[in-house]
Amino acid sequence: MEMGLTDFTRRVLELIRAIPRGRVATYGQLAEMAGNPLAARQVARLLHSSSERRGLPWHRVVSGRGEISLPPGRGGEEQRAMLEAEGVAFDERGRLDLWRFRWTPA
DNA sequence: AACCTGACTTCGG
DNA sequence: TCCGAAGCCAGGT
Repeated sequence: MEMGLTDFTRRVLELIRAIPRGRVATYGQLAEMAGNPLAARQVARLLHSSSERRGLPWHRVVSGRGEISLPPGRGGEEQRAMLEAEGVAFDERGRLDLWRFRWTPA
């Protein structure tokens, strides 16, 4: 665990690692659970910059509208494939049902 | 310290 | 429902 990071960031990393298979969380949701509802962009930045280095289950984070934010060609299809492999279903417009798949601890 | 980044979100039209 | 603009945040340079 790195030191220069804020508590907020460390909590976000912890949360991402806690998302179970077959469930997803949104950027905003993670930001809120970590204590700063307005820091969704920072969650995105974290994933972009260090999801591989930290071995995070990055594919389980989606947008607040249940869509994959990662552009196709830069991991989008892969993300969808990984989620489908865990049982997450997408509709014809490429969206998943947050009511059904959102991770809601406690 | 200023400025850029980035896989967001919300609000108006 | 589909844009565009405006907010917001923290890490990296």
